Amino acid sequence: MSNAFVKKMKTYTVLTDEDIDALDDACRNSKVYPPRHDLIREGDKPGPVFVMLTGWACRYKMLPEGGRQIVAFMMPGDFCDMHVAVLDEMDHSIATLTEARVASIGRDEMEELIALRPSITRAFWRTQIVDESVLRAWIVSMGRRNAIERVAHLLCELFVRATNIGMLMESSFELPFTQVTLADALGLTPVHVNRVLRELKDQKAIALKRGKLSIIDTLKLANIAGFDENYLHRRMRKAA
Amino acid sequence: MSNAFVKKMKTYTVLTDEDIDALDDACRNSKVYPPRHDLIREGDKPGPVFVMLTGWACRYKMLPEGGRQIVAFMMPGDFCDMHVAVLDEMDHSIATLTEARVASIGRDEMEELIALRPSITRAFWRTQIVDESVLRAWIVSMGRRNAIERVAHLLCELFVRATNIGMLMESSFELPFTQVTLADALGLTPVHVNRVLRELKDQKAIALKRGKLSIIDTLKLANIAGFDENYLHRRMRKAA
DNA sequence: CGCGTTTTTGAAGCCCCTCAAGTGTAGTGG
DNA sequence: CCACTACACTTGAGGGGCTTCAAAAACGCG
Repeated sequence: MSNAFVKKMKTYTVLTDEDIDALDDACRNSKVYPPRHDLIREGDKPGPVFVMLTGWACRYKMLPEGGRQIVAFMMPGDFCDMHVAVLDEMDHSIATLTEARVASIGRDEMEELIALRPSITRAFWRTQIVDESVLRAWIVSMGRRNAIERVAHLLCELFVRATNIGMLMESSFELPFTQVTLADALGLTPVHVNRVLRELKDQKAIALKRGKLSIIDTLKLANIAGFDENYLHRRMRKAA
Repeated sequence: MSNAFVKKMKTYTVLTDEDIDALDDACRNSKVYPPRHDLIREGDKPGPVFVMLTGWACRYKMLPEGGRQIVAFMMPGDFCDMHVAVLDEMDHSIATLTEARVASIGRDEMEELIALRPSITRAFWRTQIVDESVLRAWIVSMGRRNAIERVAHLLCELFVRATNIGMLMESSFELPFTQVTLADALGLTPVHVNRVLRELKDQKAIALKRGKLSIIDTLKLANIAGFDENYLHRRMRKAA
């Protein structure tokens, strides 16, 4: 029973038992953090690479006036860029959203992994490219989709990502975000997020209560979102 | 007199004469493309790495309904990700906006550069991280800034980037975008971009005509934008 | 139960969009 | 030198999607 990190890497490339052991071992140094805990803050000097093992986190930026914009969600298996260390300081913050177990991998150990294990390196590249792809998809959402499409698109994205790491139980998964959190990610107000979620529930596309999201009608949700089913799938094919 | 690519790499790291020659040589295979020419399209298999030598280009995604969202501008010195080749297909398209000279570097040659020249590798990492940082900044703009702030922020970004590669002449540089192009990047309508540009002109923050942008009042523009002067600068410090 | 947080609902208003027409500005050919 | 065309820019009027402000209801937890 390997951890979420290993599970995710396996979806990106073929790993030998030794690779798996190496990844497992790299996560030996993990810790549980409470909700709303900043792992690293904008302006800080980049430290170790963080790997999510359980729980949710997000990358975000604060605005001078006090607003917050979330720029990415992190779920089990996700980790932050390998190369941030070449920068003097972080351009954004990372915080837990729920209680979360997070592993810290030292820079040197990370570089050893990369140097010695080509399959792992390749999987790292893939995750980096996919993460970038998600950033671009968010820009498209913010720029060209209205509120209901935007919410639907985010839920589709999270649904696919949850599926990929085996978080899914009968079209449902734990999504313990407040509506304020969703609003911070979507560039909307919490009030409007509330109304849009109601609309999606009324249309019987989703059900959402007690932090558990159920996708009732996948096709309907994807249609509303204008979600390209392939956009994350395509990148899921394994490379030899 | 080195090309824009070399000039940009120099702002990221210290390069030996040999490094510079290697970069110069890598760009030997270049070609001039007309405006609105797709260099690569969403769905295509990734090919060589493109390097902008002159002119402007953009990354963009099309929506089912026909809308276009530009997700990044590329100016001389910019190039596309080193690692896209690990993907089966592009998640976005790249097109010239003006006539542009673009070099194509083969995958094998790229990997040779990376394998043999640590300084160049490091500079590549930095550009990658900075590009990602810009993506995040765009998300913040789209999510939390109104139209005038958003336009101002984009102009600030382009101003800083133009400065870094020496495109600046007395606070002015060539920015031959149509207002439709700006709208496609900002998630606004061309009509509204027009009104906002007028407002910025009326406030004597900028002047813009015949494809030439002049920043009249840097501070005023940055204030309107809520532009963090450090956000790109910080990454500009050279590493030994 | 009592308290803080989150969700829900309502009413009013503004920012930006939509639609539509008119005004440059280049480039072409007579 | 002026028609003619194509394209980009400009301006106006009206409407709608989302915000803002405010308060009540529901939830979760000691």
